[in-house]
Amino acid sequence: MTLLPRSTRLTGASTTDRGLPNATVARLPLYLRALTQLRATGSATCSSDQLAEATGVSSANVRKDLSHLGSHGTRGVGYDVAHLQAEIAQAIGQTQEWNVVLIGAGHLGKALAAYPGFASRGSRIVAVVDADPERVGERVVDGLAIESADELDAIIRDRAVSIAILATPTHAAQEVADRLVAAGVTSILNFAPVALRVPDGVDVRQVDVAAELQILAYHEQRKSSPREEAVSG
Amino acid sequence: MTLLPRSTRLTGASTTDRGLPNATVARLPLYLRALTQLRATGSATCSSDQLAEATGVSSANVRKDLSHLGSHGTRGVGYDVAHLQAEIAQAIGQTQEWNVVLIGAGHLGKALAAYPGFASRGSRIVAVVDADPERVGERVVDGLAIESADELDAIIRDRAVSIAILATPTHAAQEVADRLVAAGVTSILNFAPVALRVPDGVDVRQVDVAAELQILAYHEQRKSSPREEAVSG
DNA sequence: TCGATTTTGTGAACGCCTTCACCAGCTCGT
DNA sequence: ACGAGCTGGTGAAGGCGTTCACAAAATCGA
Repeated sequence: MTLLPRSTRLTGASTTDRGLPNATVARLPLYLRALTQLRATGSATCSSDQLAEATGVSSANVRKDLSHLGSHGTRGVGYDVAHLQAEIAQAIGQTQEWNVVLIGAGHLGKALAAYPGFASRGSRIVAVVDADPERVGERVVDGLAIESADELDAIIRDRAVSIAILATPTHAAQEVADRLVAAGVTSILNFAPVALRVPDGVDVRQVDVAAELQILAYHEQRKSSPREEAVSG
Repeated sequence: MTLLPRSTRLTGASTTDRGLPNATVARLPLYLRALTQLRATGSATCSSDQLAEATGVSSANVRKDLSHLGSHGTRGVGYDVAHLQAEIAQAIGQTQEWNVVLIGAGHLGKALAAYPGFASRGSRIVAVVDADPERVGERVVDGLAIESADELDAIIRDRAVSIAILATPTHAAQEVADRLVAAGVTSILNFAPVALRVPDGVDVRQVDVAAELQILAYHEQRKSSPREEAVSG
């Protein structure tokens, strides 16, 4: 069995108004990835079955998702790879690059700063910020040096940042989030294991690695003892 | 005549058989975290409202979740913090420590190896493995040195590992996953942006940071132009 | 003891999402 | 030209999860 990646959640509820269903939005990046690969292999068209195979989504679900885009494939043939890629890219805002500020230059922060996968998928980290003065000035990757947290507001405003990655220690996360929101950030990807409180209109997506392992552990436990249950302690 | 579902064995449907609802399982770690904090503050009991506040889940949802545990609170009073904590810990297998192997000692792998949050939440990384001989022997954290990928099978068997964290480059992920499964791993936390194909009985949870940013970008795009839509290109 | 207050537990309703089933439209071989 | 075989589009149905609304049960004060 393969578990659905229900790990991350949007705090705001009705994000669907007049737009795409949330579940569909969460899968569009997968399709885009698959299409990029297909294009590299030279395929001009692809079927919903192929996309299903490549992404782990059912083919019926693929068709339903793509139909929401108004993206019409051709019956008997499939989807035009290049066209569909462009269409999805536009739908999720990949036609522009999004400037992202990364807060917290610990182990995780540095790893994220060095991750090459962002650039190829529409996001550019334009600043890495840390509260520790010792770290300021340190170069984390070519063209990116750690800046002081004092300059957070200026960075966000001057560099047109609307998305932030939060990789601070847990105890600092809420305070930093408040500052980010005050400075104009409206989307936060939070790695700190804490439920951020943000105003309406700000989206938070949560990545909690330890929680993911705990969820896996639950299923492991059930696998090893499929019969034992409800034993009074 | 009805065709058998030949492709896409990623049915992922009935993960609930006789157990807790999937959505509930995904929230139990949040409750556990909140309870640990509450206990630190000295609270003996807590209400579903308090848990809701701390986790970002609605209080009705909290009560429904906890009722699935059979964990009975006391009306008019709330839940016994220590008791509930123990009950959730048992439900998700936190009474034992789970041995985890980490594959891939790049930036992300090292960051994960150094993350202190695992130990306090039931998982212990017992080995870090990398395919690059140059890295073998390097110490990533106290008591943990990088080992050769050749020893993967032996590590998994000798150290009773059933959970693996996959932090390899994308192109190596599927092959490593196959080896992990062959060696007995039945749960994989995958950071590589690819849909792993695994047999039934193996759980995969996916963490795709770039995809998370793309999802946020979608919503950002809608925020900035709430009126423009369906513009003919 | 009793009523006011708090808070849990839960059946019912609702909404979102997935899957099913099948029609429509395209290509290709003959 | 035409029938056979693919493949997308889509309404209907079903499943899962959340929210609602309220009864039941506990505490507390007088």
